[in-house]
Amino acid sequence: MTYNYKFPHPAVTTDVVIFTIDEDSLKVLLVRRGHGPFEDRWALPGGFVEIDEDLESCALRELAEETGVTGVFLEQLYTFGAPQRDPRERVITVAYYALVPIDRLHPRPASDARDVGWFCCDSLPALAFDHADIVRMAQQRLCAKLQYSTIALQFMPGRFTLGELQRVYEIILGEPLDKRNFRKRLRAYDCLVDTGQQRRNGNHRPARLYTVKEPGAVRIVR
Amino acid sequence: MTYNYKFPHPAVTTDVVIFTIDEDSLKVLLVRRGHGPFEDRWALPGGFVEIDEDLESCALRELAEETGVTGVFLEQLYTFGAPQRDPRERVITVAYYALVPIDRLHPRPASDARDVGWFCCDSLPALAFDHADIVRMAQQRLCAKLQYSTIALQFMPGRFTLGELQRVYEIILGEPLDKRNFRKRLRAYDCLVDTGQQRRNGNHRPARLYTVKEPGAVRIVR
DNA sequence: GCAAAAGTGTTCCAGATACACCCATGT
DNA sequence: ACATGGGTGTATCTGGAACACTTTTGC
Repeated sequence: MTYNYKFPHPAVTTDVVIFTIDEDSLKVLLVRRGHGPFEDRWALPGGFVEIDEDLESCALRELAEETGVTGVFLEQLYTFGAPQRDPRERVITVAYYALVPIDRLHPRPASDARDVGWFCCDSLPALAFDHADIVRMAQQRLCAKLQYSTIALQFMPGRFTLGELQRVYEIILGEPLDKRNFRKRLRAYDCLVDTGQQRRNGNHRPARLYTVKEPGAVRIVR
Repeated sequence: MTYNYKFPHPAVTTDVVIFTIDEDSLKVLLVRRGHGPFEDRWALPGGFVEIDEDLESCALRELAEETGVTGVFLEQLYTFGAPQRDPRERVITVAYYALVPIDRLHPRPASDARDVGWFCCDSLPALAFDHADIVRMAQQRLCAKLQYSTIALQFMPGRFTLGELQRVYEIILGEPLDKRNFRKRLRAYDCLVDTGQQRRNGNHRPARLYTVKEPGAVRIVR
């Protein structure tokens, strides 16, 4: 069975840059290619868009397949379509990026038989296709959005301390922030709720635990 | 002759939202569909991506075909791929938007036999497919970029007055701006050159003529 | 001389930055 | 008692917003 067209059609895929914060680093999920071009190279999770499938649904499917998570932040990044980016046939990829909360990344990557792993953004292995470009653009976008939106909250677990949140900002921006200014700014955003609970976590004063007021929402600020 | 694939492939097009400023309005170029679905409806210029053609090249080709202009600002906007957006077959469109300088829009639209026209963004006719969504997003993007980049200069002819430039900002933003603050802001951007020339244009003092320092460049500011 | 757009600076306010000390806990 | 991160407020700076009058021209 084949599908026939009067004019040549490109293949269309979605690839997803799945970010999380782990071990004090911004990491992306990569899968090792088991065959085809770039065999054994690391690549972004992705796959062909089904003929009746929405682009975002396709990206969500990739995300769920690789991480098991649903309901997380996912946004279209850019469409990459250089004619020779895939040596087999013309493949246009609609790239997305997703943010997986710190406490929701455990299940899959290890359990799966395939070679899957989280890599620090600043020390990636050689990637297949133009995936290095895609990751670079996604990281730029994330960095930019951090400055004028509440996107960073998408990384946070159910309850967290302000210190932890500040660390997330610092990891993504790659520079230290002033504690008092940081807290003042987040107070102004009015996006957190003090749970009243505390967490004792070492040889020091316990920290207040906060939750996100509207967990799904990414608000534009500034 | 047909092209055969083991799996169904979507068709891929680019559509271009071509903006210009004319008659004190922000306008977009539309073409009337001569056949197929949405016959006689107005639609964005666009067409299928050739199998060896870069996405941006395809958009540039559409742009040149409809307006005759080359070398103008063109940027990818978003990719629209809802499964039923085209009733014939699955069509994914990579939307671009382009900015055509005021003094370069004359040649084609009238000379062409086809039904082509410039329409005010705020009084568009019913559009084919999901093109109304595309135009809306393009207009939002333009409006946003106006605030933090020098994108507006892409609309300007070779030489222009600060009053004319301010009008462009006001038309796109849909609100009046303060003259002194506007000039101070542009001075700070340091993107204009005073030609030393003037233009007499009515019963009032002549205006200085400026040119853009780096005509191709769109700088991020603020 | 009058209408019409060009041109020009200062004051004020808000939001961002810089900065240092005490607090609660575990060892 | 000391080491560790948690928690708090003020002074300053900077960029944006508000605002009015003089200039040059054509009629």
